[in-house]
Amino acid sequence: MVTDSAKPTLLVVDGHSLAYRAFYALPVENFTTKDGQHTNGIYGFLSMFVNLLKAEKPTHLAVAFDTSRESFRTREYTEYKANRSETPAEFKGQIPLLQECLEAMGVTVLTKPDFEADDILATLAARGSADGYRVLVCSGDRDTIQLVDDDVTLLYPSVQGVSQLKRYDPEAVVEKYGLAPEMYPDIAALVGETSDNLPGVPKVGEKTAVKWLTQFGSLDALLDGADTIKGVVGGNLREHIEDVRRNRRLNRLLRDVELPVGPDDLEMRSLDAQAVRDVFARLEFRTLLPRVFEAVGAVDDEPAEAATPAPSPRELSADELAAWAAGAEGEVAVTVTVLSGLPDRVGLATRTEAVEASWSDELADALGPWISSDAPKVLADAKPQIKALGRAGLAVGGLAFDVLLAGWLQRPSFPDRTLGHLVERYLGEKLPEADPSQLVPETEGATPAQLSWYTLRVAAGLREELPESVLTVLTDIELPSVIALADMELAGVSVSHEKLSGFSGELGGRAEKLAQDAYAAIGREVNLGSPKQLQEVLFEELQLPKTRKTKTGYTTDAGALADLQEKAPHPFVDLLLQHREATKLKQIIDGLDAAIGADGRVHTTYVQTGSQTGRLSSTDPNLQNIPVRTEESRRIRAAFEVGQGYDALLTADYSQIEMRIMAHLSGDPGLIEAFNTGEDLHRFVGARVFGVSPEDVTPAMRTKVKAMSYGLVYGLSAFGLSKQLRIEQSEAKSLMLEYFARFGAVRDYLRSAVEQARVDGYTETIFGRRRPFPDLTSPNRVLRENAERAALNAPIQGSAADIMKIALFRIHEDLRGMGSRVLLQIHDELVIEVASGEWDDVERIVRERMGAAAELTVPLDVQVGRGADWNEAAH
DNA sequence: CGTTGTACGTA
DNA sequence: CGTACGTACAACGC
Repeated sequence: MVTDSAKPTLLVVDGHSLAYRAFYALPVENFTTKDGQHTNGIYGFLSMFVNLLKAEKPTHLAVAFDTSRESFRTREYTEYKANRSETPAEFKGQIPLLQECLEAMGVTVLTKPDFEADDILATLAARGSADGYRVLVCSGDRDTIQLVDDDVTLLYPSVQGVSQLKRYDPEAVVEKYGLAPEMYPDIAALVGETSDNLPGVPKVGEKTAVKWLTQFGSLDALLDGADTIKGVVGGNLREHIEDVRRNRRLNRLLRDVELPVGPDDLEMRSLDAQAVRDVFARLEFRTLLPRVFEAVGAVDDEPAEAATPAPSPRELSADELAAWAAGAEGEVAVTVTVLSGLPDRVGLATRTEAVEASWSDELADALGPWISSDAPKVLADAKPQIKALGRAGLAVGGLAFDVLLAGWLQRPSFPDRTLGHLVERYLGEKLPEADPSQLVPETEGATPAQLSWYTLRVAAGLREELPESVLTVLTDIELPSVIALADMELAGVSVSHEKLSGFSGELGGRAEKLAQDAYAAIGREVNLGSPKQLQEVLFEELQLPKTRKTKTGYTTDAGALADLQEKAPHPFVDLLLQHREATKLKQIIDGLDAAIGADGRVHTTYVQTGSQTGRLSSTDPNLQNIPVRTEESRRIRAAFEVGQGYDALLTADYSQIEMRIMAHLSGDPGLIEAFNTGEDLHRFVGARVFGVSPEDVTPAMRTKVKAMSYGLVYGLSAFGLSKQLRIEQSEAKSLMLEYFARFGAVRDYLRSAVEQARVDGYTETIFGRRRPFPDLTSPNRVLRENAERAALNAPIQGSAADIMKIALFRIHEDLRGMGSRVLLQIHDELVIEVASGEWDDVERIVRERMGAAAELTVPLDVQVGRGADWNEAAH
């Protein structure tokens, strides 16, 4: 007898169903090419497919696809699969590309009009086992269970996704369903299949179906004996006998479809290496390439870059390392590991060598000059390393590249900002990582020298891929900013614990009193911080009118509660609002207080890759959202004080920078004139829109045009404007019409900006920073319109961010050698700690650098304030 | 204990 | 049905 292992193995795959699962399993934002082509289905399928090839080593191979939604089944029963929503265009478009990949890999792709992919699978499986093959069927459709027999094994994706395939041989099917594989369609016919829109017998599930079939021996016997079954289910069965027969007809896979090929024709062909490289390059697949070559046992004769193993790092003494660095040619990658804020080990690498040493005072002395020199250095996440070196007394010069910043500029929406990810993406290799869960890890992590070596190679890949304009943003804006941000984080800002704790106690007392009053108003205690409990009180017990819906009920947010106060006043609502305000403020204060370090200062971390537009974000704590709007909240800002040994805080902010950028980008003559006359912007615009002279613009008119102007930057609609201003939609509409009648170029610009982004697939700031927008062509209206608003905002917000960064690092450079230092950046505002006797110089530098950070068609206006604390300085 | 949803602070 | 963020808390699911 022929053993299984001696048999040739035929693998047949349902390409459609598996790619479809991958499409939903993988986040599209991670799988979109720079042209906006979605690739998640292709990637997921191929990834699973190469694993399958590697594990099963088939000798013969085919992948089948459906040709369309229509088949002989839909003709027999028009409702078949009629409940399925339209196949997303983003998925459909991936199928031809996937087929192209498979053809390039030497895999036979089969389709047959009027039949489903599973019928092709069934036919090949039947012929294969007849011809003496061991057959593997891989499909995401449960109906293929009927194909399983001693020669045919089904590989079925588990719920976790396509990466995990469960094996069904006859024993596994019996174990799972209690019946032999050939009887599975009988179960399915009785139970029904919602995904195919085939209703079964009501109240009959798998358990009952199996019981009946075991009892009667076959479906026909069961249907003949339906009269003998008692109870409601028996009645149901008798009423639905025709449905069951229909289901059984439809779920039978055809094993005699006429095909142009038989199993013997499906021998694996050798892949077309160049074709695979070409199509993968188009799809921007990197890691997949070596995996494909490996899986089919081919050799990539033209490897993009030989996957050299990391060189074993040479351990050097302090002097040797310094000498090595000084003698190194070209760029050197640097990795400083940090322990308790200080350098621990240093690893350096060129393309051919990797060396490292432990940190010591000797090393600091020996390496210091090279570190601060202009010798070009490449890092991965430079800022924390620069900070550690800074604490050790070393300044860093020659920062030439940071792979994490470059990766962010290349793809700002991608969440994974690690070297490991870049190594996979650009080198197709795996960064050796120690398992942090193990005390004694089984695998060694990469040493600092090896990390540097990877960093350097990743940098080369990124440089190749980054468009010129984006490289300029990296070099001319982001990298110089790193140095400034590192110093700002090290400096921190002095915050008064005394002021905060006093205020916190005050607010705590007030909140407690408000809570008690609120409980008294409704006669019971509730958790005022629980939206769920509040909903019970407001809408059930107090029977107040329902507010806007949320996923979990009705909103209790401040806006809705204010509406409620007008429509149906209740003392509880007002107390709740006041309580919210007091607790929110207290919470901010306590958080801030807890963040005060031993030096009496708060050190935030700026996340340079923290936004998709180019802005910074601030964490631990976030110092970019310290309250300012109310009188009370400004007491928090008053706790941010000038530090010991300094004279004053200086605040400098850009006034209306986004509207100025709008004027610049749109070239609107009216808006440009507004900024050049020096008249208050909203007064000027109000005068034009309402056809009055500037002095006759009422506060109400000013509020309206101000909301409109800012709304434009965010893609506001008439609906949103009416809501914000609490005016009729018709009035909002006519306001917009009037506005655009006077400032038409603004509308033209906004329209063309979105249109251009649709064509290019991305937006660009004045300085060339890009943000991709694949969803602008989505057939899904919600997705598309969200993308349109974001695309309209991105160049404006992004250009403002660029301008502020340029001003920031230039000011930081100008202050070198002086005592004064930049402390905070809040998007359009800087806070600077001014040393004794330096006020005039600092003010001059700040005004000059901020004013000249960009050459726009309108001036950049800078407001400067001075004070002993942040609140004072803001005026 | 980690994730999700709501609410709210800033530009 | 207005962009971009981070944080706190409650509730839920494991």
